[in-house]
Amino acid sequence: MDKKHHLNGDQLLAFFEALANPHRLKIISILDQERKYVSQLAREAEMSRPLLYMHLQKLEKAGIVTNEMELSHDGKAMKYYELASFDFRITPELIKEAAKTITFKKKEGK
Amino acid sequence: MDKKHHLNGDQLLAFFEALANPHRLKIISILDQERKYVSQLAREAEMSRPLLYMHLQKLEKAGIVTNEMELSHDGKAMKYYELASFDFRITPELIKEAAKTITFKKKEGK
DNA sequence: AATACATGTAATAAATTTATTACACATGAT
DNA sequence: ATCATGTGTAATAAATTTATTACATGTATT
Repeated sequence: MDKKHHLNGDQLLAFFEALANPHRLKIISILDQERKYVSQLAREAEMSRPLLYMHLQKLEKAGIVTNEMELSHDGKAMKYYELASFDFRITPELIKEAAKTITFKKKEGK
Repeated sequence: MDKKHHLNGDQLLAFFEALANPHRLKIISILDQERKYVSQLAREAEMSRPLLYMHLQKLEKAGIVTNEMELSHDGKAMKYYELASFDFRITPELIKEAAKTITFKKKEGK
């Protein structure tokens, strides 16, 4: 996810939507240091797991985080989330270009 | 509005919130060409004026557009909106920095 | 005076997002 | 067996955002 791969309109929109929430920005800032498993992240971000899941899914669909399941030393299933690297320049030109390929659809396939 | 003036958390959040809507991205792409007055913009963006006002206010609060009132040659009041220039690099580091100054508040003072 | 534009906003409805509650299951330690 | 920890999700409620409807005002033209 870097600026060579230019996003289409819907992808850019998903990116902005994912960033348009204070809790998700906080999640990003926590994950910037190191990957975390869900329960751990829930504690640090001070929110319930169900709510955290919802936020993580938005971030994931936008390509901002990824996850991998692992087994801990004692056999527990651990779901780790980590930050994807990204670096976008947001300019009017970028938005104008992306706007061409936005599909105005009702929200369900999200 | 350029990257030398680093935004605080709330400002960055307002920026993302303003961009997290397909109609507002379209408005931006229309204004990128030249300034428009409200009724004109409403026709081009294919939306009602009341709705357009709502979108414009979000964009304005985020510093993405500005407006100026003028009198047309025939004496009508015309409210023109134009795009502010902006150029931000969105990276995990930027978000991490901004997250420090986000105030988690209920939405009313918007 | 009626028509055609323009601005502006209040009240309401509809849709979406955000948040909570209550569950389910599994493993390891006490 | 019970507790503490982990995962996962369905159902619901609350809050916010988005959209519509119905108005108000004003100027210039027909």
